[in-house]
Amino acid sequence: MKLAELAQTSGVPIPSIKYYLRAGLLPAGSPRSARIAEYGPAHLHRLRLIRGMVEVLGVPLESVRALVGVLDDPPASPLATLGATMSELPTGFPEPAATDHAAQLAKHWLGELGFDAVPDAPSARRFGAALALAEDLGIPVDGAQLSAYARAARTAAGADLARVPWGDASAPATAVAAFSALGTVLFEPVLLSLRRLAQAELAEASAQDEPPEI
Amino acid sequence: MKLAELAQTSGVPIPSIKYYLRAGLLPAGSPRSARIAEYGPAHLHRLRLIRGMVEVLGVPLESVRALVGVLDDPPASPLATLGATMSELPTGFPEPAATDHAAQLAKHWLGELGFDAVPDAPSARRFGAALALAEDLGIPVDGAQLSAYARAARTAAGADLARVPWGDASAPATAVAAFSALGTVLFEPVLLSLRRLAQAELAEASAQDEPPEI
DNA sequence: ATTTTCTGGATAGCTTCACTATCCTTGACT
DNA sequence: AGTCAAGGATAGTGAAGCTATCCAGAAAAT
Repeated sequence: MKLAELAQTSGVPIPSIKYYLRAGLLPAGSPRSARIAEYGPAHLHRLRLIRGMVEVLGVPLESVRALVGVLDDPPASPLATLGATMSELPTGFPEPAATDHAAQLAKHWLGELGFDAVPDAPSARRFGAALALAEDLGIPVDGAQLSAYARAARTAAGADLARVPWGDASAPATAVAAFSALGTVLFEPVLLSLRRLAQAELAEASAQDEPPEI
Repeated sequence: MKLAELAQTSGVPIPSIKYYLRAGLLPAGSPRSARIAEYGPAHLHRLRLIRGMVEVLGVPLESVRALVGVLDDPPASPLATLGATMSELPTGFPEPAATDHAAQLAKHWLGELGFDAVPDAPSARRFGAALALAEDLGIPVDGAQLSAYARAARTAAGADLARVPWGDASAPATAVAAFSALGTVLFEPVLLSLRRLAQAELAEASAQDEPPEI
């Protein structure tokens, strides 16, 4: 497949593809001859990944680069991968500035919720930053709510890990790593939109239970 | 409080405050005299809100404007608020382009998961878009995983609604609406970071159970 | 064999977002 | 009276993410 065909079939304009090439998001094609490179299905897949991450998840290209770095060259052990690469994974949220108060909040509540072995992951920082902001804006942290969140998070995480084919000999460790990294980021909007839908559902239900006086 | 003092105490530079004023994110101060405006604690709070939404949640100012619109002039019924304003609420994710396939996926799975009364909310569109992307990238939808997500989402949503002081006569309906709108967006990163932490936790646990052959 | 097409590389331009800086007039405190 | 500062208008900045143009030269078409 030549560049023009890649652009054709992927629907991504040529200049954009060149841009991704320059930015190191898309590997160069294998040179079929001195001046023409050959692109394969892997390039198509990668293009779909880039566009999808940007358009659906809103992650900056910088973060996509980190993700494809993990996909191209994943740690050998799938077990290590989840933990080790979690920090490289894009979130769509900006990297929060670490304040003392946020760190302290995170430490306290993570302990309370039973997340012991988690030292200083970016996720913990984001957790602290969000709690600090909520507090700042007059929505103080509530233990009952947080433990419900922890339960929900563990439910979701359990389902995530259940899908990973850990011991599958047919799947190389790198593929497993890619699978889990991708699943982690791709299902974030799924969980969030379901939460909003569930809120609407419950609000409606409680409206039925207790009709507002007219 | 004069502009300079507002800038001083909030830590936001004067030009930025002027920018927010121009953009309609911050209401004008009450004119203390012809050329000097008086800013109050509400302005400080609003500034904290703006900066927090941008810095912690990464929402574009455009979306913050939608949110403050809801806060400034919320629907009277707190019940109606959640449902009606959910569509105005920022997400940090871009508005997904609605494809047929995504819509169909959303319809099918929402039905499967028992979300019946939900027609065409933005959340449903995002849900569909995310599923379509995952499928496209080789992570097909898995019913068991999705129903775990639905359970998790309902758990979190239940905790959200439990905190809302529905019938509290001391809290005006507008304050209740503001509270729920803010809670909805502020706790999104909390849930997400807990999921990642729970993944790491579970991965570690399964590593202990079944040590990799060395 | 010659013409046309297209490639990869380089460079420059564009658009949006979120500020940031400058200028100016006019009113306020001292 | 004189300096200071508010507020409005306008323009400039910088990053992100493209998009457009130009070019030398190899490949394909005729």
